[in-house]
Amino acid sequence: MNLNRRAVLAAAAELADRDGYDAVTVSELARHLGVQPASLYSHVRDRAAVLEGIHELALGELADRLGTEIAGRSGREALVGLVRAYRDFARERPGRWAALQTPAGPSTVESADARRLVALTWAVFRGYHLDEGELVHATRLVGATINGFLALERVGAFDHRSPDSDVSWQRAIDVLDGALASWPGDVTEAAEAAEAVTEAAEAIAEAEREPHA
Amino acid sequence: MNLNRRAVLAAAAELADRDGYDAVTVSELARHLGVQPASLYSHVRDRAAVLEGIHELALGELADRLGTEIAGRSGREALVGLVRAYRDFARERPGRWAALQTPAGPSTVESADARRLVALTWAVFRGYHLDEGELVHATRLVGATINGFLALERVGAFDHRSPDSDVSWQRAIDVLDGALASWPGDVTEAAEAAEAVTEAAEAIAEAEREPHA
DNA sequence: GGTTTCTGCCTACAGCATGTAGGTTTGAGG
DNA sequence: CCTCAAACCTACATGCTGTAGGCAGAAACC
Repeated sequence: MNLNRRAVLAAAAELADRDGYDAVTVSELARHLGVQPASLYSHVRDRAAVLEGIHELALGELADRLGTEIAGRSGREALVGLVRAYRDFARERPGRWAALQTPAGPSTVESADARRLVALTWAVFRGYHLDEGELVHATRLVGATINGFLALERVGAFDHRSPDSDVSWQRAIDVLDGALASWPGDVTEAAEAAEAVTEAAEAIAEAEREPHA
Repeated sequence: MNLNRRAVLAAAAELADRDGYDAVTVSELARHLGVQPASLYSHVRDRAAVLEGIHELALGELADRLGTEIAGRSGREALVGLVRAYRDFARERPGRWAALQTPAGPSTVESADARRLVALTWAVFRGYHLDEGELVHATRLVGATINGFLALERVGAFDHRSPDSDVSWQRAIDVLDGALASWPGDVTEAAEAAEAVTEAAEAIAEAEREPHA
């Protein structure tokens, strides 16, 4: 059989996606791999280590997807890509996604994949030219909304009322994009408002010039 | 001892808040109540029923809090109240909150408490005079953001970067309030935009009248 | 008042999961 | 050929879930 840590964690992730996160037990995993439960303890410390391994694996895969989705994009396009990366991942890999919802251990937090994911996320928001100090709030808001939406979809909170949640996602993206473009307490907000007023003034001046037909 | 279903579920909820949701086992519960594990099975069908019972209990308590927080309030005030109700509940009763994050059984979905919670939530959003068809998207967005924020706080996603999450909450409320006040695709949006332009035009006309000093 | 029934908790046990201790096979290297 | 280490094994201690059936006290009925 010649297992190793990587193979065990890959099997665990598959199991999580197929049968649910809670179905990831040492026994079930051993059955899947065709070995005795006790044999797995030479490759992983304990069950918690298996779950943390799935978390780390998922983090890297999510970062990969995010990277390809936002490559060459900025502003709203990038935001749409970011949302899609998360949503698709959560739907296609429910077990891995569930693993990401659990608190991460210190080693996971400091992993290269975690850093990569954070860097990619921040790249999306830099495209909106927010104040540096406001960036963190913006990322938290968007992250919270995405996570919350997926969580509520998962528990079926949206199943009992039409229309289906795709439309709501669209609205959510519109709102977030709008909020990022004119962020409260941001210097660019005042500038853009001023610009809007200028444009309006020009339009009005134009209209004044040609008397109403 | 003379236990009953209600007392068992109350003890289970306390246990969940104190020792964590996963610590709610039949054995631990029995220890707490000073009886043998098997004795509890005359009051609750199985462990899953205990967890679902916590869910129902929490739903009612959350509805109570929400009711008092939004009583006599509307618009932004009501939104702030709603957010506070959820956030305080999640912090003070982490085990009950965790129970609410699990899929609800059919009986819970149709319970009076569930209906009450939905009705109270909708009351908050009616204060923003959205299109009837857009109300559902607005509630979903706000619900998602609150849930997501609390989830990310719980797993410690905000712990590794300053400033602390209170400021981010404030920003999130600002954004949501703003979004609700000028909802995309809403009839009132066009009206308000038009009004803004009119005001701007007046201000500019005023400025033109007095030559630059 | 005595007997029956019901209630509420009990003991005993089967089944399955985690994790430890220590044994057996197999192949590489001196 | 002998040693050693890797990888998997069996056996077992412990703990949890859920079922079966027993027992004692209170309530209800005759």
